[in-house]
Amino acid sequence: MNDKLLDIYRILFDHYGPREWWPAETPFEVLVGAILTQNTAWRNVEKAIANLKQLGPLTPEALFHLPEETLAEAIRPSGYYRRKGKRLRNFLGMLSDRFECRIEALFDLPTETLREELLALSGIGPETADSILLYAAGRPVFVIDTYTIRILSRHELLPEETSYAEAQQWVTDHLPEDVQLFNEFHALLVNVGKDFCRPRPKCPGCPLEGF
DNA sequence: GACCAGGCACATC
DNA sequence: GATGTGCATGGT
Repeated sequence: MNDKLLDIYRILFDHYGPREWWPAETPFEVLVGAILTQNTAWRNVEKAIANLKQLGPLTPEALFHLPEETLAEAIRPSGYYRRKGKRLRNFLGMLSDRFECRIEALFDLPTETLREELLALSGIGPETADSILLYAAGRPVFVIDTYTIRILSRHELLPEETSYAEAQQWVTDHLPEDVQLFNEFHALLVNVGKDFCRPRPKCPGCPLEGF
């Protein structure tokens, strides 16, 4: 256990309270959101998901049968819409071919296997896979993102250039394995990151700017 | 108008 | 293996 890491968790939880992540009605909606939110503000994803729901029930079957162009147009507000459309269809193809479009069947796989299956898909990297594992499948997997590394490095717990896998290993080694803790902690880090931990500190008017 | 957002794949060296 | 680039909309 690392006291400092747990202290950070407690401070953030006391400040923000429970985040109630992931905001979605079903595990499949979590999965769709996880792909759509890649490098994208959540509010834009909300519009995309609302558009999808407008077209019909948000189920793997329904989405799978949508024409590519219709799907892309619906998710347009979430950005990178052509790529993300392909990524969704790519996932849906796998789910259809091998799991009869049943997300529960896919989620029957053990955690490590499931993670590998997700990572094998083009368009699903480590953060998206782990978000799906934690927030859709309820597995005790800690999700790392740019905010996590930025915050932990600025608090001198990790070097700035720490990789995803290294950060995940370190955090996992220093926390009790607990789905609810992992769920809340990642959400809190994103929240405080959005509010305060910008990529570059702004120093308006600094005479040393550009030196 | 610049900067940023709940990343990822691919090209190139 | 590291580093750079394209993808795209929308808010501050």
